[in-house]
Amino acid sequence: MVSIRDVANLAGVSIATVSRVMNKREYVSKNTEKKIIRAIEELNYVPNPLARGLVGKKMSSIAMIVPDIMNPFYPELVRAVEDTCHKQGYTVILCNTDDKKYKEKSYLKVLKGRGIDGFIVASSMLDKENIATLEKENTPCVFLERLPCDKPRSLIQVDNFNGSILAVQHLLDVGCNRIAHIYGPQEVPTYQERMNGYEEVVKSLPWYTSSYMIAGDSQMEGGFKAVEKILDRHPDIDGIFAGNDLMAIGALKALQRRSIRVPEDVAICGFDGIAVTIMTEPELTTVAQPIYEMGELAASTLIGKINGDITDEDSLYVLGVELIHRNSTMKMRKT
Amino acid sequence: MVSIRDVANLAGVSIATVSRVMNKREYVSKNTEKKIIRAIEELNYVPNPLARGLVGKKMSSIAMIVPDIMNPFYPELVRAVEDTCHKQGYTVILCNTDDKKYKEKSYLKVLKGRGIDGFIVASSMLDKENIATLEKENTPCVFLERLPCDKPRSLIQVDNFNGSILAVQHLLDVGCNRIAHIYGPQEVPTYQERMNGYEEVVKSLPWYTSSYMIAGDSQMEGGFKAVEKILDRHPDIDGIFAGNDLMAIGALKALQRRSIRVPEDVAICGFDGIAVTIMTEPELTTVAQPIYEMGELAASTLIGKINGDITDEDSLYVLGVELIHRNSTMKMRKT
DNA sequence: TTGAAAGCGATACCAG
DNA sequence: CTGGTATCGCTTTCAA
Repeated sequence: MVSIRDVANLAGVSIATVSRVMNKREYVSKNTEKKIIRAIEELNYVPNPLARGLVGKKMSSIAMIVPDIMNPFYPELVRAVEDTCHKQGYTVILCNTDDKKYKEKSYLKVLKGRGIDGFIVASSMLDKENIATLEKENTPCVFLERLPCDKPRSLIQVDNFNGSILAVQHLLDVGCNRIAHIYGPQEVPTYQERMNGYEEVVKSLPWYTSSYMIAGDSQMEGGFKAVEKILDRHPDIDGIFAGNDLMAIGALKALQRRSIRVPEDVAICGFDGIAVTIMTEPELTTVAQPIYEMGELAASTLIGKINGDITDEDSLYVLGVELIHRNSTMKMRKT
Repeated sequence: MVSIRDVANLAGVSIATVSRVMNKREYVSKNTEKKIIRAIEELNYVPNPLARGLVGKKMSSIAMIVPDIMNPFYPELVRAVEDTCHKQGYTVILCNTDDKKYKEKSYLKVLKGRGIDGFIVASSMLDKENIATLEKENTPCVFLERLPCDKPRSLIQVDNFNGSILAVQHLLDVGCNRIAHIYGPQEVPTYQERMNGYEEVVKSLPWYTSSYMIAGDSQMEGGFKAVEKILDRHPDIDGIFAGNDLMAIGALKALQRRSIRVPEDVAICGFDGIAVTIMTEPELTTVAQPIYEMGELAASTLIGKINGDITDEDSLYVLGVELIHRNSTMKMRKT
C-alpha cells in the first residue's frame, strides 16, 4: 500500500502538506499543490480509511438494519440504499435482526468502534435502550416506517391510511359488495393504520360488521389460513383487502385451492408492491409503496445528516402510495 | 470510548499487558490476568477494530459480492453468509455489481484499505484483471458457482448436470412424453451444464430433436416468451424443464394465460429452489440447491481461510441438489 | 505557505 | 512475567 509518506517524498514536501491538499480547505500554493497532485496520481494514492477513521474522521460506511433480507420487501430497499451509498463512496454493512432486541444489541456491539458513520433502521423493534446507545454517541440515524423513540428523528414513512382507503375504494369500484380485511400484527403501527383505512371506508356500509376483519400473521401462511376462516364465517365475500402482499398471495392460493375464481368470484388487493406480485396468476393488484425511492431517500438523508447538511427536523417524510391495478381485481362491475 | 489505556490504569498495569490478555497466547500471571479481566468487564471494554486494523490485524469484516440482491436467489444466500459471519463477529459489506466489470472495479477501489479480510464472490463476471488485484494483496476469496480464473481456488458449486437429469427423469416418471427445455444464457456455465443434463436424458428418446430446446433470458419474461414460441413449434409438449425457477414461473404464467392446465396438460419443473416457488399456484416442482448451506459453507470457508486453517486446495465443493416434488408436476402417469 | 510533532488505539518487539 | 516504546497512516495544532 502506498502511503501518504510516499507521496510526500515523491513530491518533495512534508506529509502535512499532502494531507492538506487531500482534504482541501487549507491554503497550499498552487505550485506545490500541482506537484502533489501529480505525485498522487503517479502513485495512485488512496488515503487509508482505517487511519483516517482512527483520527476521528468519517469512514464513509453505514449500517443498514433490517429484520430479514429474505422478506421480499427488503431486497429492493437494500438495493436502493446500497446503490445510493456506493455512488457517494459509502460502504454498507448489512444486519439482519429478526426483530430481536438481543440481536440488535449484538450488532451494535460488533459495529462499535468500526467507524460506522450512521444507521438506517428498518427494523421496527429497535428499543429505547439500544437507541440510547446511539444517541449517546450521537450517531446519525434514519428510520423507516416507525420511530422507536419519542423524540423527533429522521423518519421515512408511507401513507398507509390513505393507501388502504384507495385499495378498499377500488374494490368497491370494481363491484365488490362484501369486502373482508386480513390484517397484520396489530403491535405494528403500519398494520393498524392499514386496518383503520379499511374501516374508514366500510364502516358506513350496511353489510359491515367487524367480523369481516380477520387476523393474518403478515406471512403467506397467515393469509392462507385467514381465508379459510373467513370463508366459513362469511361465504358471501367477493373482495379481500390484505394488509400486505404476502398475505394477499396466501389468500389467493387459498381461494384457488377451493376453486374459487379470482377475480370473478373474489377480487384481491394487497399492499406493498413487492416484486412477487407479478409472479402470481392472476397478477396481484396492490397498493405499491415507492420502495426504491424510500431506500434512496433514506440513504441520501443519512449522508446529508452525516455531513451536517440535514437536521432531524427537516427529514420527516410521508410518501404517497400508488394503486397498481392488475388482474386480481379485473372484474366487471356487477351492479 | 474506553480505550486500552483506561483498562491498564484501572488494573494498574501497562497497556502491553492488557493487550496480552486480550490476545491470549502470551503468558501473564494468573493474578494480573484476573485483575485485568475485571477491569475490562467493569469498563465494558471492547478493543477498537480500527486501531487493530491499522497495525495489520484482522478487521473481522468481509465483503459479499452479488450481481443483484433483488434477484430472488440471493437474499437467502446473503442471509446465510451474514448469519454465519455475525456469529463469528464478522461484519458483512454488501456489493451489487449487476455483473458489470466496472462496478466490480469500483467496489474493489472503495473497499481497499478498509481492512476487508476476505471476499465472497457470487458474481460470475469478476474478471482476471480484478482478480489479479485481489491476488496481489492475497486477500482470501471464496467463489460461488464459477471460478473467474484458471488457478485452483475455493469454489462452491452444485451438481447442475445431475440435478437436471433428476428433473427430466422426474418429468418422464410422471408421464410426460414430450419435454421441452427452456435454457438460460449459454455464456454462463451453470446453464450450459443444465442443458447438458437435459440432453443427456432426452437425446436417446425417439421424439427428441434439438428444436425442443428454446432460449430464455434467465428471467420470468424469458420463460414466458419461450413458452409462446415453443407452443407454436411443438403444440404437443406435455412437460417443461426450465433452466431456473424464474423462467419456470414465466412458463407457468404463459400456460395459464392460454388456459393450458398445469400439471394436467403440461407439467413444469424449475431449478434453484427459490422461495417464490411456493407462492405460485400450483406450487412449483424444482431442483433445489441448498442455498442456505451454500452461504454458510462459503462464509465458514472464508473465515477458515482468513485464519489460515483452510487452503485453496481443500475447499472445492460440489454440493448435491434435491428434487422437490410439488403440484406443478403432480400428474397421473398416462401410460 | 509549510513543516515538525503530538496524538488516535492497538500490537509486538526488546529489555529487564 | 511485565513494561517501555516504535509503529501503522493520517489529521491537526503550533511554530516558523
